[in-house]
Amino acid sequence: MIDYKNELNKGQYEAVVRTDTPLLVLAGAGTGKTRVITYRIAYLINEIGIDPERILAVTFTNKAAEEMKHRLRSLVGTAAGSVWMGTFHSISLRILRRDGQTVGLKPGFGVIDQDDRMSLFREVIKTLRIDHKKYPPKQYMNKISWFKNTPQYVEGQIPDAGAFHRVDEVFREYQKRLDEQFLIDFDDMLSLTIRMFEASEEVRQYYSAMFEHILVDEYQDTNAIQFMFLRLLAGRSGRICVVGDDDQSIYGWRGADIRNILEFDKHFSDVEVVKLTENYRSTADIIARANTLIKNNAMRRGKELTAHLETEGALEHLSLLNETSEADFVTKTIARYAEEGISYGDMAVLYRTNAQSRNFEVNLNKTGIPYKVVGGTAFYQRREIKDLLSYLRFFDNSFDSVSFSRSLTTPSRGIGTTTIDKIREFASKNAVSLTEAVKQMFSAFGRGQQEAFRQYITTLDHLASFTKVSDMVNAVIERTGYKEYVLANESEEEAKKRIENIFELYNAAVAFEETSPEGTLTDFLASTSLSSSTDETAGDRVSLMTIHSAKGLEFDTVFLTGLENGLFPLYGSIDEPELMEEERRLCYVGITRAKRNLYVTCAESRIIYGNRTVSARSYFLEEMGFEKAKAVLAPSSRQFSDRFQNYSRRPSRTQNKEPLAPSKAGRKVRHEKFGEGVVINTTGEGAAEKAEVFFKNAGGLKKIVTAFLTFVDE
DNA sequence: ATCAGAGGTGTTTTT
DNA sequence: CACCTCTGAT
Repeated sequence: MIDYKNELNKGQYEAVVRTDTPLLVLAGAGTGKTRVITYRIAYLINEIGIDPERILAVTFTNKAAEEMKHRLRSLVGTAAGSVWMGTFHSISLRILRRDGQTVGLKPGFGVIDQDDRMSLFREVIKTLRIDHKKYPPKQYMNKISWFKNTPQYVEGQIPDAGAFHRVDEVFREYQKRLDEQFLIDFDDMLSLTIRMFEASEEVRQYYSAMFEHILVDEYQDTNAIQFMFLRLLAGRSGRICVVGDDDQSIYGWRGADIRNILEFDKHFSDVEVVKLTENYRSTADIIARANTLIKNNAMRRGKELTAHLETEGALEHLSLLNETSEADFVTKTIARYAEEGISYGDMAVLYRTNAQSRNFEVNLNKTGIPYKVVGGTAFYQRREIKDLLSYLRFFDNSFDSVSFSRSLTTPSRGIGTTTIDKIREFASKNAVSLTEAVKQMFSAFGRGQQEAFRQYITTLDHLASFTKVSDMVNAVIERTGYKEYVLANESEEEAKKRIENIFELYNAAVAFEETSPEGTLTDFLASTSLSSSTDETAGDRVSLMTIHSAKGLEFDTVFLTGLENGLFPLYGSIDEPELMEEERRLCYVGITRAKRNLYVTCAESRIIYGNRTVSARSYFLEEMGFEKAKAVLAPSSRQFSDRFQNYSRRPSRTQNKEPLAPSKAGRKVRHEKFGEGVVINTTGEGAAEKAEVFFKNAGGLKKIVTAFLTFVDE
């Protein structure tokens, strides 16, 4: 039995039991948002008697869904498993799998992942003979992705020809190719679902009636069509409860519309609003900084956090000489806390851009502190994984030409792009599957290629004899000789890593079978396209991540780094009030991740795109009430200052050519392995500088990074 | 068909 | 700087 009154504070209780009208819960950071959602679901099931299958709970990430399920299980037991819980995308996908035929989807349609989608755009740009230098494929991808998230697109419009160079043609061609291959992309999941709801009142009614209660987490980061989705299901006065914090809206760049939360009461009728402002996570002084910072924003509903924990631990701001000393400081402090008994998993280093992770990695590596970079290349994006999955993808969908060509060419078997293009063309012209095309063209291939195709097709046919996904994965690993291929082509170290990942893929398939016993290969593949790197769990390691990735997380000790104008706030935001507010919210999110210790650092200079760049302290430091900090490792930058540029706007390329290093040609050098030699010439500069050296006793001419050479005095 | 090297380019954040 | 694509040589 759950004692709702005692286990929740007044506001939380109110948010849990108001189940009869649209409800907006404005939940500040650390005010027990997840608690409210899980208790509310428990309340709906246990006290109101709602069937768990009739509850829809939307989360921001897959990981958040998992965690919520986990917590819900401890409240309501196995019923937790029946609740519809997931991201907008995963829920839409589930709906489309069931009813997608109504909008013309083929039952076994596949999902194209980010990378393959990019390659598809590249191909399209090429066939349309658009100059990819002037008009990069990536821009088309972004624009079209953006467009697919607008209500206009959902209503059936296509991009306006005038909007961007030939964007309408690119859109048509891209969409045509997706359709031909029976694939949908990320954005289609939502837009097709909404189209389906709008096209078929019967289908809409079905789901609308099915979901008696809808809960949405992180509502401040929903976009226009996610709102449409909710409105179609909930109606104007439906049973919907959204939880969010306008001060933590940080995805405006992705189309999230902060008005969704600011104007919630306009969109729904008889809205109740509950504000949660009691913070149970952070100490009082951390909360104080967060409050003074966010006050500088104009676009907000307005609320102030009240701290429940007394001040203890550290709250410091440090100004470091450069990125290396910043990393040094962070590493040493982590080591100190570790000695004091704080576990690594309780510490996090946060930064604005992924590129900043490198310095921390280097330093932590040196010290042997275990860490985990959250948000690097996702597991399913790794080359070896994509290579192996491409066999399964093509096996699963014999129209998927991207996977066809990938699987056919790795490991290489004497069939290249020319041949593949011919097959594709044939398949497209005659509207047959690629396998069918190969069969019909078979006699036209040379003997070697025929043999290669025979082997390839046997491998695929072999897959048909399995029912379990893990067996298929295993068969691909064994039959393609992929491990041998890796061993032959990569360094020992690299090969080891890749092979480990390959085993991990098998494990993932086994895990998939456990969690979804009914799951098909199609489902498994779709789950791989949906999963992101932030979904992977950390273990007892220090977390390195962007502030965006840190959303929703908390740590005992947090390092908020790189507080410099141009970096955070990022250049380009500084002159745009709205963007500046989003940067400030991002900073607010960063601060409020910390429970006990918070270190806010900046560096006086750092290397950006290869140039050492001086930057001014972030505006946010003053806004947080950090006076100019004593410089740690006093700067001695004056002597270099003429080489520095100010980093408040994007560095330009032309101004910053460093003078070429004086020629080292002709000088005698020594290399640890190759012994003495003479420099012939050098290329590159700085750390990338290479020298062509003639070693008389070790095989003659070699190219060596100069860092590995020492001059020999004559 | 494959590879190494050169050259050009982009960089915020991600479901 | 690091990545990617194109190129030309093998």
